[in-house]
Amino acid sequence: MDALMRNRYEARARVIKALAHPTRLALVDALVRRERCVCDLAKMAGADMSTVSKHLSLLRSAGIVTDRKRGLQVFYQLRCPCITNFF
Amino acid sequence: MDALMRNRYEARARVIKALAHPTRLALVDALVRRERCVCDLAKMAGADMSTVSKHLSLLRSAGIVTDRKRGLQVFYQLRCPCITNFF
DNA sequence: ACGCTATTTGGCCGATTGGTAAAATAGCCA
DNA sequence: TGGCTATTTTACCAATCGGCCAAATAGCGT
Repeated sequence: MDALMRNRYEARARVIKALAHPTRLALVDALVRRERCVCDLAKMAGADMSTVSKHLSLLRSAGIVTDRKRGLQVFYQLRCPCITNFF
Repeated sequence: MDALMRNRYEARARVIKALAHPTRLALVDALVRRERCVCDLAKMAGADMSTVSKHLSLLRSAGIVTDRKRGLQVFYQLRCPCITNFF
């Protein structure tokens, strides 16, 4: 396995790893139809808001979601809804 | 999110997590065409055989590969080659 | 039995992860 | 400005992960 292939596998693994958590899968599912704010997602996932916030920023740094602030709230959105074809 | 959904997300996450490593992605790729023994996979992946063996047993317990012993060697095989549609 | 090869297992260790609580940050409104 | 809400960040901790080495296990041939 050469360096090029290793880089490709590492890049893929980064994205897959970002999805490899039940809460994050639930978040992605919740975002399929429309964008949602953190506090709604936290209620939906039944988890602490700071925990959900961390999961979301992890999904963002993996390029899976984007966020946009409106007033007090931050809305997250799937960058590419085709992510669901993944399953 | 009810208990049923949580179980579904956890089950999915277990499989995804098993794939969330560059070496394991390389192993799955190497198994697409045909079964291979551990020592070939180790050479191919450029990793220690004991490390590769652990990765393979992790893939096995996630239900992604099966193994069958023939003589001194253990051959691993994709349980469902459709796993590649995943990417 | 012995020696050799292939594989798995166990121990160790440094790095990462996931969760919680508290503090910090930011925006709105009075 | 101060108070309230939404969100992120920080610190801390327990648990898991990944890699390496050595030891254990298993099968084959002599």
